[in-house]
Amino acid sequence: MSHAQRLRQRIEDEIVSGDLAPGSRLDESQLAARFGVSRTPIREALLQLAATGLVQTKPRRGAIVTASEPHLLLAMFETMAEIEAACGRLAARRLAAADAAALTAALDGCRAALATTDTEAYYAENYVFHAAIYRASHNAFLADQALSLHRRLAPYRRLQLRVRQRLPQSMAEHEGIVAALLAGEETKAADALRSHVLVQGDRFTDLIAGLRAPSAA
Amino acid sequence: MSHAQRLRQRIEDEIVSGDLAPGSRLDESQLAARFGVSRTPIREALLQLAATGLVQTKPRRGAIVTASEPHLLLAMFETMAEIEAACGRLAARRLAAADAAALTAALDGCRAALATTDTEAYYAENYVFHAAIYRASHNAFLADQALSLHRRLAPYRRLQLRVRQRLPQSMAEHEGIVAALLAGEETKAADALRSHVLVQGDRFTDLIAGLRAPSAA
DNA sequence: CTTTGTCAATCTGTATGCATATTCCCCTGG
DNA sequence: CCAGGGGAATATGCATACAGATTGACAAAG
Repeated sequence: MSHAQRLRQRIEDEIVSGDLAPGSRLDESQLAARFGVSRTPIREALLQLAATGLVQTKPRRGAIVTASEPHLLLAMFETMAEIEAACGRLAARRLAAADAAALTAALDGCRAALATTDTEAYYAENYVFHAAIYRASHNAFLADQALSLHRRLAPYRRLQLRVRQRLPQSMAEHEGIVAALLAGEETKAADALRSHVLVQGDRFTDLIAGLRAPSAA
Repeated sequence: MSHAQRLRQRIEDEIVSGDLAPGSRLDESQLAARFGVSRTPIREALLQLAATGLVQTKPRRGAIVTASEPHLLLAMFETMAEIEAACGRLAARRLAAADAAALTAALDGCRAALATTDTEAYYAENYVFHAAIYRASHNAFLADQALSLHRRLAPYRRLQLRVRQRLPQSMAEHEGIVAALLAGEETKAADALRSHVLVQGDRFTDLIAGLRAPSAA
């Protein structure tokens, strides 16, 4: 793999993990010095990230980590909900034995993480769970789109850690989703997934709005 | 706007319009000479196109216009169907007067184009019609995703020109979709849009498969 | 004291140069 | 006549150089 691709992954990871917060300036020379390469591969990495929406570039004014407005964030979560619902619909129709096994395993992982009350661990397992659903759709393109959007929303997921009592509810919803998938109930699975993601979106946008308003005042 | 951005649009247009066929090699030096710039902005344009999936790059082996396998093409159309269904669901719920006007106007445009039996004109109006639905979802992000995927599938839409008797059927489906949207029937609108796009996907993949098999033999 | 204009420093965008990997062709051997 | 290997040509990927734009500060005027 080329330097540019490696750098793209590393920078993307730093954004997704929250090391680079939304709104951060991404100075090309600075990044080049930090990674020990010239500006060229850095530029190429940033351009690719810009194409996926993770960073924004203004002409002659460099790149920043995309800081989405609350209303756009809500739109992104709504889109995520619809895409996940679509994955659920297709997964319920096409579920293979291997998919069922992966889903129940992921569910067990969530349950175990919930028991430890380790929030970070739960979100790691949550990622595995949702990725399993994407894969179970047996539509590689849709699964890619879902994963990509999931990653793009990741910087804001960290904020959810502050919401109380969301985890047990999330777990219960997961159980319902898996039950519908295993039963092959397309509509039920789709609806359950849609509302599962939508409620997250609502909480997030509430949080964001609440965080922004005071700082603006 | 920078050279790279202009070039990205121009190259994208040439791909979408079919001037650059799927599978075509995109030689950096050649493109640089053709557009009268150095290789750098060409590279940046190609990288951005690669990030959106319109072109594919292999390390040290340059870029080609993405030539999707039939099964991936089917997956893309299936995804398009689900995304359009989601747009329809939201549009039916949120339809404003301006949206309704835009939809009926687009419908009239399709009808007029159909009457002239000008296939290209119909597809232009078809684009306007679908874009109106995307916008009516009142979700800017989802609408962007839909438009982006629509463009990505455009190179293959041209092939549909060969399918007979698709236009009148498409028109009838459009009428049904608008009726459901105006009536605010979410599920009906979503289902109508999903099958409207899915049948296109089926036809396309049939075509592709039919075109590929003889050439491979 | 505030505001505006100018200048300097800095950073982006593009061009060019160079090293290396790949590919294609030709030559040699069987 | 065909297959395999080696070398040259070519194209990519990265580094460096340069021009133009933006930003920030500082000074001067109101």
